Amino acid sequence: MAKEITSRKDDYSQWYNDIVLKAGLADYSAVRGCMIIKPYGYAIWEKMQQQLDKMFKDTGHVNAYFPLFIPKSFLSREAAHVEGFAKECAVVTHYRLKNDESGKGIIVDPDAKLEEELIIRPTSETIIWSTYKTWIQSYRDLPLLINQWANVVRWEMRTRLFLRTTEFLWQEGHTAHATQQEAENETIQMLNVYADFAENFMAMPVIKGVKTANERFAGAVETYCIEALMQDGKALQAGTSHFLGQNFAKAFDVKFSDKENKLDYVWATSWGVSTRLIGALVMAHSDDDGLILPPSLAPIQVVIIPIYKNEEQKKLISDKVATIISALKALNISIKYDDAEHTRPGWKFAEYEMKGVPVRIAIGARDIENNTVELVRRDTREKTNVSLEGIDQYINNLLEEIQQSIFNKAKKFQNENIIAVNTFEEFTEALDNRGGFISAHWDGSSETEEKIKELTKATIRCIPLDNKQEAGKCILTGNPSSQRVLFARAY
RNA sequence: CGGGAAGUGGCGCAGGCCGGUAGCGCACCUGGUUUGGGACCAGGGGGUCGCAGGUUCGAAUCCUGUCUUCCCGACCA
Repeated sequence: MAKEITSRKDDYSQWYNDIVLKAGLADYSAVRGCMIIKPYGYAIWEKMQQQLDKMFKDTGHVNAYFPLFIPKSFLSREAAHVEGFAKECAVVTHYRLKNDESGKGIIVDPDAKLEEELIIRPTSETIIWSTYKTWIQSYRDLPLLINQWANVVRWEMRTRLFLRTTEFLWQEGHTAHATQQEAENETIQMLNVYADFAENFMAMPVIKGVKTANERFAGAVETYCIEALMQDGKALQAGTSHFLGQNFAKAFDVKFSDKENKLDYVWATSWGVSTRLIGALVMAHSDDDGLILPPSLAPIQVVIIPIYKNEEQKKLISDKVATIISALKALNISIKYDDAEHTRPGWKFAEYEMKGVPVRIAIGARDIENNTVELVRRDTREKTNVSLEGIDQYINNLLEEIQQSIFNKAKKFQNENIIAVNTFEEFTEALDNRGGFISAHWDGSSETEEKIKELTKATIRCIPLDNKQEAGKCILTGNPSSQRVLFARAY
């Protein structure tokens, strides 16, 4: 009816947009490439934030906040960094408006030009490192382990809801360490935190790996990432953790005295995930009827829908529901009892399916008689009649089972879509016919990587961390290679 | 920035070629019957047709310009 969703198979982009819009996650905004995150979408982000923040704190990090504006000169301090971000920065040049003298509305006051333009942060390395310079003098000030929750702006040419918006919300961790080893450990630790979050909370399997030089973060020595596979066979970079070496310390002159009173530059890392994860969640699990949310991130885990013919029945049902709700709340399960009068049961069923609520309970006069409820799980649509006796524990177990089951399904999909090929023909055929991750030999040169990208639009997503060493020949050049890397077309 | 499509009540669209009182579905309001998979009947309210010019007695429709959005590419988390 009014809310048909385009089929996944017909037009994946349209299908994705439909779900994002119809599940009430976001809306287009009046500003180019920007997005309005609606309450339901934001509730998912809050669940993500809450969990990630806990994981960051458990690994010794604290939160702080740095300014949105970056003096233009800061950006030019680290050469590779400018190179990477210069072409997508929004710039503030004036600080005042005034009424146009000819009465044509409001204009930028030409007299209010800034001495030095301000960049709206595309990421905060520069402003943070200019601050760290004043905070760090001694090894006693290290390690400095700070995270910030913020918005950033990148003026991308093409945008997509959640996956690439002009402004987006994210967290960025910026740490400073006394030794290279410690900074490298931090980089890997945070990569593992992200992978843990993706797999155990988003129920989305990921591949941990390291980026090639081409795909590396601007200013990093090494970029680690988690890569996920979407249902259309394209890859999505879901999070990154960078070992920055001493690049930023040198650019911003951040030195410390060690125990022997020797001066050295500090070692740095940065790592981040963004609201893109919400897009990943949609593309990893949804079906043609809407979202499928893993219970750990679902703002509503259980929805209860009453079915009644009159006020008397409604009262009986509501009383019964009250006992279910208090039992579930005791187990920290989030519940919504939707007894709204203006929509009918069938409408509500469809609505909560679209919103991806993991478990739905329907309760009517029939159930009151039998002391049961009708229970439907969103992921498999399986419908069962469950006794009210011990229902709290039953649902608690079911939520865990759904979480696991969604992950298993995605994992199975990922496994089925990682294939090894040995020739360029097999490579292009696999790309065109099925997509997915393609494991292939590559000679290690940037030129070859570029050439393959040009020919096929596939990029090297990563060199998996647990990669086994194996002699082979590059699929393009035939040059010797010591290991396979993962290629894919990506978002 | 190149290629494609589209801007008409809150949402989705038709009308446009061939100019002549702005229409449909959903949503909304009122009353009633309904309620275990997106209810039904009756009545009702709401639109200067993206914007600006032009042609014409008359423009949603034709012409010119312009803005915006979506999709595909280059760029990217």
